[in-house]
Amino acid sequence: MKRTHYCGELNERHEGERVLLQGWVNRRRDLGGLVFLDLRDRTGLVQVVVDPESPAFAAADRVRGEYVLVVEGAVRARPADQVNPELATGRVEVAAERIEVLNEAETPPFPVDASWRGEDDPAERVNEDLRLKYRYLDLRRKPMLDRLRLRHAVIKAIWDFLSDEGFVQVETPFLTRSTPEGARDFLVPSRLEPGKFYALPQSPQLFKQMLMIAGVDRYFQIARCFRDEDLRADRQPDFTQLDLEMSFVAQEDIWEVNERLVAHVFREALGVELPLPFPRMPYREALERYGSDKPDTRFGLELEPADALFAESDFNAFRGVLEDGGVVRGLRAPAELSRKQIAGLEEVARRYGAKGLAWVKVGGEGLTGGIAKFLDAGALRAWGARPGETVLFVADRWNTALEALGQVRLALADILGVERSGWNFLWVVDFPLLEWDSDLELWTYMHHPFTSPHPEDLPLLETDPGRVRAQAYDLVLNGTEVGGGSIRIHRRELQQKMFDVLGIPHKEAEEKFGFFLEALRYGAPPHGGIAWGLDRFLALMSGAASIREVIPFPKNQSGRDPLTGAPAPVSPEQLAELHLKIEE
RNA sequence: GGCCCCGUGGUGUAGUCGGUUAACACACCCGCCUGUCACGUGGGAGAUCGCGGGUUCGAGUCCCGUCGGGGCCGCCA
Repeated sequence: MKRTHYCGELNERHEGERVLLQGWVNRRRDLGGLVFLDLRDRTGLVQVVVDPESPAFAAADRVRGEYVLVVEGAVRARPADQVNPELATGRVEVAAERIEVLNEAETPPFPVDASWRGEDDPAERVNEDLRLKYRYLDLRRKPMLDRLRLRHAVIKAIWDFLSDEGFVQVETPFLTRSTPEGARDFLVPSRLEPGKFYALPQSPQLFKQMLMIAGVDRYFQIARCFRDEDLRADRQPDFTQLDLEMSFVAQEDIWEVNERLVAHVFREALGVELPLPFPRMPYREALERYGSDKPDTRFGLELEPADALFAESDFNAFRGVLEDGGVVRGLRAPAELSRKQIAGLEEVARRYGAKGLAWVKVGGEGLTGGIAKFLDAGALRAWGARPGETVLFVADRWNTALEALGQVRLALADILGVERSGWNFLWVVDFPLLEWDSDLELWTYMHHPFTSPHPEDLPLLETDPGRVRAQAYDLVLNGTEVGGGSIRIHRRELQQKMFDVLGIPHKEAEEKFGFFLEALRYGAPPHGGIAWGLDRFLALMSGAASIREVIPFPKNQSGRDPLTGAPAPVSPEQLAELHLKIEE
């Protein structure tokens, strides 16, 4: 006889039915003559009762937590005073007539049962490396299973929506060619060609562009990507993107499809309706108002220009910055901050490149503390400061000042306990095409070298490259970048010009991207697309603190997998076959 | 490469100013218990305090080093 029901679906409608359940023992309560077992499968728990007279009693007596059982018996209503309202199946129980132990189990190194009873889960506080080492046990916990299912629901919603919109899913290779731009590649040595290497893709970028040249027109892929860089709470060496690309489109077309896709995903997976369209905010505005190219717009505390306050002041540090072409920006904290809090915020500012954090408290009478003696109370009042506020200032180069103060803004929101709820999506648009690399002393791309400049700004490419806007955009959710894309260059001449501006010699471009430059010769259509960081997306959707919580088998911060022990040494024979020698 | 935080039974923690046998909760094992559902109750086992060195009459505690874990900066087109 096969399983007739899942544990969690039983209710009073099944009363009197004979059922066969299979699952794990979540919890065992032995009352001496009477044994209760909470049987668990992926749907939930149901209480199994074993009477001493039952033929199942001997088995129930030896059963322990996490044993795997077959339970056969009859569903019966619990007496009114024995109903457990905390349990979905709490109005019924299964009177066991037969219990078969399919497997025994050792006691897990950390508890996996609590979350299934809807209780505070002690496993949430267990050392994460231990959870990763026994991930198959960790994944038995309900919140982990819920996140696996959320991931499934989101990916299904993506497939459904994009299929209906005419997108074709295409798989691109894992073993490909190293393109030494951007992140460090993971390399795979070639056995057949000594000294040569495959690289794992950092993204399917060039393949999806070639699919556009092939005429696929609309492509998507749930694509695994690989980058050999240091890890973070929101970064793994292998991670998943939703990658998509469209032909004969402008930026707005891509935004529009993606907005509807996001809305569909939220509706299907979370039951949340998102208002469309998402706001669109130019990069410069995002920096000026929020000090970030991924602003958290769920709260105010916006930054404000404060150059005029210091242009004539005796505060030499700031006036000097202004005279050197820098800027001063201010942030009004609607509270009287303590010295300790200000010191903490200053540390944040310094970590992000500011020389310091100037501050002043606005009282009913006048200004106190910090740089009060350099400022005029009337002028500060006219600037917008209000009594009771602590005003914070940073002076530096434009982007340093804004980014540092933007980080101070986020830290301040934490200090003030600012309410941050909801789903604030927005498009950050009009990114600069290039940024100046002061170390290498040349212009470098901000997105990637295949990003199309804004047509209006093309003439600036040779005269004032820093002012050229790109047709590039990021999708931002609650202060996190969850996607980024661009309209690509589809004409070979312009692509060549980009390499020139970037200082990449023809020969080098030919070596690295020759195959792609050649593809551009054969009628490449205008095209563009986007890639979502699917793991970050899921982490935000599920309220997880790190993307490791939404990845079934992640690496720890050292890039190790405590479960498999990867990376691990290999045999000398394997090395020899690959023509590799390890340097001690 | 850099900054910060954390390593004590299986798990989570306590351990004061360096001082006797390292404490508590949960989990685990055994006994008792027929309506529990975080069952109850009685008993038991279980830690050389990540590792190495130093200071000291004496180190979980102080110092140095090292290893491991986490957060961040750099880096991540």
